[in-house]
Amino acid sequence: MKIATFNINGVKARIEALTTWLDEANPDVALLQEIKSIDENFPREPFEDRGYNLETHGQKGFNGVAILSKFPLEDVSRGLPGDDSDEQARWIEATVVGDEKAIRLCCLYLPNGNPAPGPKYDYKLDWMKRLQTRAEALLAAEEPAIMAGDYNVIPQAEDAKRPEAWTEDALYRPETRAAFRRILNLGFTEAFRARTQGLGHYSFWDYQAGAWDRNDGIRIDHLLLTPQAADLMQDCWIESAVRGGTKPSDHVPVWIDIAA
DNA sequence: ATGCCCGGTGCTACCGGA
Repeated sequence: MKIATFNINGVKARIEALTTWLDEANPDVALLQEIKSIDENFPREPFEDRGYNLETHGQKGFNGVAILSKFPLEDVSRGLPGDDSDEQARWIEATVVGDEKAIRLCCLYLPNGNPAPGPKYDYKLDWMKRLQTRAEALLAAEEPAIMAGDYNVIPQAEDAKRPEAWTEDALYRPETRAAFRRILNLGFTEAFRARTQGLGHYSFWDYQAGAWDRNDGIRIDHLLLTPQAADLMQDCWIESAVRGGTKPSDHVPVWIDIAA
């Protein structure tokens, strides 16, 4: 089963690029972030026509997450637990039933947090605490589970072309990276770095200042696997060529192939 | 060079993104 996470930066603006990608790459499951649409206005037809089941969790104007799946989706849950007052649509999870295994899939859009310090950064760190609580519950279940999406976290210096430019940024501040490591260290496998080391591997390039042309990127889209999911992993890769397409998102898909 | 571009809102300029 091939699963991709992809921050699409607006579903309505990305219909053409997204459907072209689906037709060429043919993911079994796509975890989408930043749909920027309420559920009622989500353009379902292009996806349902291609055989995808579709579950959305959107809001007006910003944020929003969705799951596309050619396999059945069960037990869908919307919103990250831990704060009933949180109105931001950044979390949806469901169980995908494969031919051999069922996997719990969590699609997340972690807050940006800039400017830092400040209330937006406090919200980011609070959200990461709630994420850790959900992560602990997933581990306790001892089942295959994947938490994937736009983490808005640059884990290490090698995950940025110019790490020195990010030292004060909410994506790279020490507290951000420590919170990410605390979750990882519970026992998750970060899928991409389990297979590929070294410099120059990014998942986001700013629209400004020719960042793509200079490969001035950062790696902020991640898949975290429970041990039971890590045992099923066959491969993980970043589809960076999508960034050079027509009217692209500023992020690209990150893929996992899993025996399920 | 946190300005450079982009999407959404809703109407033309601003917010949020990263």
